[in-house]
Amino acid sequence: MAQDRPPSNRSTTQRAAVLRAVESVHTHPNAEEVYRLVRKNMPNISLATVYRNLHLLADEGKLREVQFLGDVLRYDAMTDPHEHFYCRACHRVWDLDSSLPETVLRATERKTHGSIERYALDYYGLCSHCRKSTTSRD
Amino acid sequence: MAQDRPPSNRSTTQRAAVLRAVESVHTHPNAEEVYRLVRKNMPNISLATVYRNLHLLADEGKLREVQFLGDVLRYDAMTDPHEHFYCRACHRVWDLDSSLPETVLRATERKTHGSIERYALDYYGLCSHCRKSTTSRD
DNA sequence: TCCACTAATAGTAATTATTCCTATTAATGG
DNA sequence: CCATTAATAGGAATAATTACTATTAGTGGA
Ligand SMILES: [Mn+2]
Ligand SMILES: [Mn+2]
Ligand SMILES: [Zn+2]
Ligand SMILES: [Zn+2]
Repeated sequence: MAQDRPPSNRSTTQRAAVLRAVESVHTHPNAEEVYRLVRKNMPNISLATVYRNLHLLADEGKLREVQFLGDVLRYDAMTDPHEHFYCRACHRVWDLDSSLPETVLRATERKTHGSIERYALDYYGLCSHCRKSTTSRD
Repeated sequence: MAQDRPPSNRSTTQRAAVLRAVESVHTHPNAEEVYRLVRKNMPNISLATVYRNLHLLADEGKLREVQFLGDVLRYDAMTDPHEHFYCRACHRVWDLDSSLPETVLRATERKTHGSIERYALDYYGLCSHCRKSTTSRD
């Protein structure tokens, strides 16, 4: 039974532009924001193409998907393991160095009913800017 | 300037039923699943009421919102800090004891641009059941 | 116990985010 | 340069959530 090999991904200008857009910012943009960025240079790329390529690039490991409570999927060009702080007021994201000790990861691997392929450690709160300008609530 | 106090939440049978539904399962149900559960005893509760009360109960700290990559909001009656393993194939969730050392949390608190109110540590992979029954890919 | 007030609900419409569909375009290997 | 077919543009469809509004039902006082 001949394995039908997966079609090799063609390299399109759209795909390259989507990747470059995410790499060009440190804001962890969502699909809509990537769409806006790419359209500056490629005014009639379609939104569906942006979505398709974001997923594809994430599958290939060139981008990382991140998502915070109640927010939509966002994309991160920093694929090395690291953690995030998410401000619940302005929805901005800060990168944090990896702080989860290897020992913790190993211990969880033992306890868990499955194999751990990845993890997300997300911190939530108010950023210093929003702490000044608001009276605590959202 | 007189503070107009927030209206005190009335206790409705719907709200109690929503809370009980989430407490009755360990599956971390989403709104639709809670809706199905509640309708067994309260056949014409509306979906909007379920959504509204889930949010409200989360605000009150009686429920905790959780969300995994690419999935919708789910609810957890276990409000004490703990962590999760999420199977990317069957989308089931396992509770894990808290494994993030206090020292790590403190260190992050110093590094971070804001104050940490909560965090989520989510592990992703294939559960043992799905590892047996599938040929690796989703 | 009754009532007035108004928060909460049921039912439905609207919105948002994402995926699906399909005719057309363009990357690629020969 | 072609033939093949993956990928795209544009728009329709779907899924999840929120908004709207007439009606219902908690609640605190009389
Ligand atoms: Mn990041
Ligand atoms: Mn849990
Ligand atoms: Zn902020
Ligand atoms: Zn599984």
